[in-house]
Amino acid sequence: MKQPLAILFEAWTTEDIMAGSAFKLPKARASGAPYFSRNQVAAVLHQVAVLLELQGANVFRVRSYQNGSRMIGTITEDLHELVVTGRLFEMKGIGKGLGSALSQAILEGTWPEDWIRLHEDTPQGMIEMLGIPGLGPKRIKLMHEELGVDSIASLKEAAEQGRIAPMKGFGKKSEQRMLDGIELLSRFRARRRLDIGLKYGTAFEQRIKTLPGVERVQLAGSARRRKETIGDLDIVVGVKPEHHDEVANAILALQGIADVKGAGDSKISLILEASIFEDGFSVGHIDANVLEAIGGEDYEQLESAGTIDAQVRLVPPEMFAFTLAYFTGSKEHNIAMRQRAIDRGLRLNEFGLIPEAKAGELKGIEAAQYSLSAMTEEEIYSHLDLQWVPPELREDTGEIQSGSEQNLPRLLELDTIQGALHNHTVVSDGEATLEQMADAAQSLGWTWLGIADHSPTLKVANGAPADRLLEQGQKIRKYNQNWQDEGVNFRLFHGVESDILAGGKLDHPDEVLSELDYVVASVHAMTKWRGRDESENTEELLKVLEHPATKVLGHPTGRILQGREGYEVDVHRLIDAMAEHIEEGRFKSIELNASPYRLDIDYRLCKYAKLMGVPVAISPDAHSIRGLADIQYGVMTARKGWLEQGDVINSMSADALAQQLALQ
DNA sequence: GCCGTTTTCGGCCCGACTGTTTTCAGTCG
Repeated sequence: MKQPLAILFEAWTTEDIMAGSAFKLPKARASGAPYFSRNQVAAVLHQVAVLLELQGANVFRVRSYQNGSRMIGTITEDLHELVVTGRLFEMKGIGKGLGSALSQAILEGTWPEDWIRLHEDTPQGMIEMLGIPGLGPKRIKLMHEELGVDSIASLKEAAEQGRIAPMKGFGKKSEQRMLDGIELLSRFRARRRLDIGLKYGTAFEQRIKTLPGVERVQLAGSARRRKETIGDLDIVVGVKPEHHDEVANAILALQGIADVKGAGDSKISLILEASIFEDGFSVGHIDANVLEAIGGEDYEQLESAGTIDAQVRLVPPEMFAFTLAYFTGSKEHNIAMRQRAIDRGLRLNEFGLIPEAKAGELKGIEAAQYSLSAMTEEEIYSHLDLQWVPPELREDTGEIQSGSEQNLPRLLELDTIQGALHNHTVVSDGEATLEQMADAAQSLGWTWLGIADHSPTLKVANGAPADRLLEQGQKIRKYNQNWQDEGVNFRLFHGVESDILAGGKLDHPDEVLSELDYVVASVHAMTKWRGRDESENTEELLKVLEHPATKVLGHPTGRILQGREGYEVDVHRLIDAMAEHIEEGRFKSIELNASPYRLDIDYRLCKYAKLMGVPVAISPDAHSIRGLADIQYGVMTARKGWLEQGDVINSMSADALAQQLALQ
């Protein structure tokens, strides 16, 4: 039997890969083997899976490519080395076909002929059509063949002319649904950011909680798993059968429901709108840089006019834990859990955990009368010989293995946070003064705070010239002295968020940098960086890491969620390089930008940083007092990335951090 | 396309819902 290699972080899903990016095969690195990075290989496998689906390929063949993509994205070892040693073929999910294709790509820089043809032959518009709700690969393929439909625009035209309905297997209703779907796609973004999703989710949860007859209620789904974006909200409600109808009706009458899409016996489908919030809807201050990427001045208006879908499941209290676990997902975690149940002669579904022998021919809810009992998720996991898995980790990236060894991490907790390094004041583009930021940090219970205002090159963010920066430093030293004299357990660190200039240079001369505690080096000239390929960008960042003053690599990929993709960069290589610097006695850390608009680095990369021993710096990147609270989204994402207290700089004491920052 | 110590062929998680059907395929989570 093949030994699965330890799984580190989740591969990209279709929705991640499809978020605005074109399907193309990356061109080989000029520098020689390995010709492609792990991310590139994982992305290509996923693209091929989607393209195969659109070609009507065998669904299990498609799944093999998807699994392959996940595997490549989740290995701990260097992909190049796996290829060279031939150990790639020992990976579960990689056989002769995928193994030799990938070896060729890595060693020779060429993709298989049929993958190239797939990319050439599939119109980009067919991939975009997958985003239309209710439309999948089979019917897209059929419409392409029969009607020549190859884009959303041509689909719209065909539907309006009534050419869809007469086709076999289609009808008037599906034609109309496609038109509605296209309309929906153009009006709303399909997913909402985590902060927005949680806002709606908790508001809705609170409203349901107060209804008479409701015994238990909990937000499930991707919001509970703290994914960076949320498709729709899943809410599980425990209610005795005799109160079912009364509760269902009360939910339908709640404030904030824009529309009811369907209401069956066990499931209610709703669309929520911003009127669900007692105090109205506001997004607060947004960094100018970010605002531009997400729609500019109109953004708040658009966001507050947006809606979010919600599915409510009403179940008897004794099924609540099973339904909660089931609808928390992820799909991949559930599949693995069900397989584990099958191995033990059990059937796991949203109704229960049922011994196969007793269930026999009975299906679904009928069989649930024979279920093992579990009032909590802990009991369900325990029935399957597993430690309870925190929802954030349920992505099938090794949590079941760890849970079976009673070896899950003790995830980072918000109340262990002592401070954060990357924050702004009025010296550049922040709204608050140094004093106000320090006060706010202390009232959060923090014992230190880092101030890193923008550097001069970043004109749009009012980047501070050297004299203004050094003046800030004098103030900081004075305050630190005062706190020390008064016995107050708080101190400020003085840094700068330096732009990264051509050739991987920092934006201040060394004599200025030597006056500071640290540099957060960040990319801002996005046009230039996005215009270059992965290896050029990576080389430049490797250079900036070599400067002894660089202590934190700021928002490492530059992505803005729902706004723009980041520039291409091989973050694994950056983390590897940081690990080497650390080994040689220097201090380097990689930022997890906690702004819910960024969440950069991605949780999938946190686990890799942890493995390589590179500390993660969770940064609210606060531009106001209120912005400091964004640390919570950073902690959520860090937890999702398997991080523990010892893996982040934010739980260090000021003294311990000062010691690290002083390393040259 | 991948997998296997009951298998190298015949499987590959499970159920709900929808719209098209007259017993089922496609899509979704």
